[in-house]
Amino acid sequence: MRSCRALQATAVVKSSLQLKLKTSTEDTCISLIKQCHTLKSLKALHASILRSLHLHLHSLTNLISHYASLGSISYAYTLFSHCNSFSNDAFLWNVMLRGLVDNAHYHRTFLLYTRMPYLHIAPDNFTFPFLLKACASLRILNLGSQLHAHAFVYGYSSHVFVANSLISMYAKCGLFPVSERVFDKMPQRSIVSWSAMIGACLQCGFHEQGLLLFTRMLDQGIKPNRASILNATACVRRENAAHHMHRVIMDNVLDNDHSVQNATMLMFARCGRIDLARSLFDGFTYKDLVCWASMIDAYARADLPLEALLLFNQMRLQCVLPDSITLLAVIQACSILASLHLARTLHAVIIRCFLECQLELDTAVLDLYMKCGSLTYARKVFDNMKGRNIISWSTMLSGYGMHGHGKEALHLFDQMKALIKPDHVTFVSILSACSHAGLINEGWECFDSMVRDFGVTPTSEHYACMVDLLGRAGQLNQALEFIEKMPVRPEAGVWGALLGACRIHSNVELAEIAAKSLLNLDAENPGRYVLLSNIYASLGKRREAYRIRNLMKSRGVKKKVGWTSIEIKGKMYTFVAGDRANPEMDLIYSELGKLMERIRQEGYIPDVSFVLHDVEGETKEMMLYAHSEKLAIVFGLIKLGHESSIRITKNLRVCGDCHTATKFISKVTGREIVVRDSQRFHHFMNGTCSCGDYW
DNA sequence: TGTAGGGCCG
Repeated sequence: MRSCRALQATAVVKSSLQLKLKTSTEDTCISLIKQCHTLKSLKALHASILRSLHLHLHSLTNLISHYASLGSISYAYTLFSHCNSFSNDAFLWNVMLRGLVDNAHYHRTFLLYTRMPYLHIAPDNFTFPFLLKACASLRILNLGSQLHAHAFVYGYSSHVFVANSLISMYAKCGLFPVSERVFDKMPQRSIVSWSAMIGACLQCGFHEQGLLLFTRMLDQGIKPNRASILNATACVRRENAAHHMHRVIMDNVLDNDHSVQNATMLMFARCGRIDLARSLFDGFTYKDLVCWASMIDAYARADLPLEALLLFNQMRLQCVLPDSITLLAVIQACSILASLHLARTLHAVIIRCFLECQLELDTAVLDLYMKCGSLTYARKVFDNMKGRNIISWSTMLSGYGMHGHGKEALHLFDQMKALIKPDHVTFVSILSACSHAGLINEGWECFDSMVRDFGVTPTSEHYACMVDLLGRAGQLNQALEFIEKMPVRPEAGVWGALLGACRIHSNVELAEIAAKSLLNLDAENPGRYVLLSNIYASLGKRREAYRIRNLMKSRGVKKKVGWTSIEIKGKMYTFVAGDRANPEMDLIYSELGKLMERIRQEGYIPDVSFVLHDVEGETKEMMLYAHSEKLAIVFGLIKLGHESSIRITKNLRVCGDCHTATKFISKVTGREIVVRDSQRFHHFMNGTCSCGDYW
């Protein structure tokens, strides 16, 4: 209840306001409107204004604008409806259009615009930017082009405000060349034009071009503003460029700006300098939610889930409440760890929060459960979702695919097709589901139906899935022929699929053909070198294997450190090869030795070709035994009850020898062992794996 | 009355 003193204070304010308004000019009235930071205070002022003086149109327009900016679009619209007949000035309409756009009422924005000609109100250079922004938000290219034509008819298409908005609109709708053309033809450019064009490069993935444009802008003596710096910073992908950009930011004294600080931090993280990102983060005197969320997300993207979760806890300890976007980053981190316990806790937090972006969160949680190995929970989330978009359907499909449940994926795909038109991602999901489950004919049928039934043109990624499918069937030459006949240029994934097939079928000739393209197209990817070198090694071509390892070294490509994690009673344990960090390591190694002996008796033969180090046979075997996968499995066997299945997660593709050994372990221990690797899930049971030895 | 920091699927 409000106290008596508070009521008195409000009365004093009100009476002074009345006095001010009585003697006020329109300018002071507008300035008073601008001082209102809450809807309540604005309404109070509005009431006072109504009592005190006749409102001029200019003040009214400001009032409408302010109501809209405080989120009260209904108040704004009511006011607008009462006064739009007094004037045929576009100003009032522009303000209302802006209010609608800013509050995401895009369709109402277009409706309002269509009423303008009937009232003989001509749009002006301010009208089009708002409408184009609405088109950009909805990605409606047709409408955007129509508005472009309208702007041309009214003589505003080259106006700097309008052209700037056209650049952004076309880029958001994916038509980069048109953005470029608008920019090139502008008779005059402002800093906003440059910023919008750099933003367009960013939007369409032309990062280098965006940076070149930024440099060109600086060379022309144009002082960068905040937006151009933000866009250019987001274009940076290399460490050198990052340091250079950091200097530009400091030279322009923008390093105290929150958005710029945040963008700088993300830039270093993207360039592989998560350490620099963290030290910037630690140095920020004020950390807002965006800043916390960005750093958490950066850790997750850098494959450092524990750091991400630790930071999330610190954030909560400082009483910063997470929003949906922060939680999405935390979900990503959790899905790397594949901790089902953590997933359930996080899910509970999300359910309690009643956050925005429910659809996105539900989809992320669904993805999380499936990556934690629980298709059951994932399906439950999917079934309980209030609405489903194409992403949620595709996620569920890929979930079935990852677990090798091809038939279920196809069944779901049938249901989906009746409700929603599949897109290119859906087809990647369903094709890879067919491939993972070995459903060759069904895969071909899906591939054929893409263009025929849905008008989706296959991209290189779809061809990669088909190469994988052919490879699984052992049709390697057909796969090569298929690649050669592709109407689009085969990207790394296509050759990668062929190389993977060559590993399974020990075909060194085709492997070399695949590798030739691959080591150029995907030269930065350590996995490609490792795979080729392993193929050579498995065929006894040690010299060739070393050559590839050396090539990798000379190109400065670093092999990713492999780790395997296992969750025991809600706690995550992570192992790396030859690990000695766990305090129970002596026990683990002794149990490992016994287990290896048991499976050898069952017929397991260590495949030492996976060890390249120049060491003697017995030591080699020891090195194989100490692989992180095996250490984690043994730890699970020691710690978990006899009934429970062993679930482990490897950050890279599972090693061939470990795959064989795990089959034997599942046989001798009678345990179900579930391995999640970077590609898919392997369910081991009674000596066989759900992947059918193809991955 | 124009641009603008973090986010779901393969």
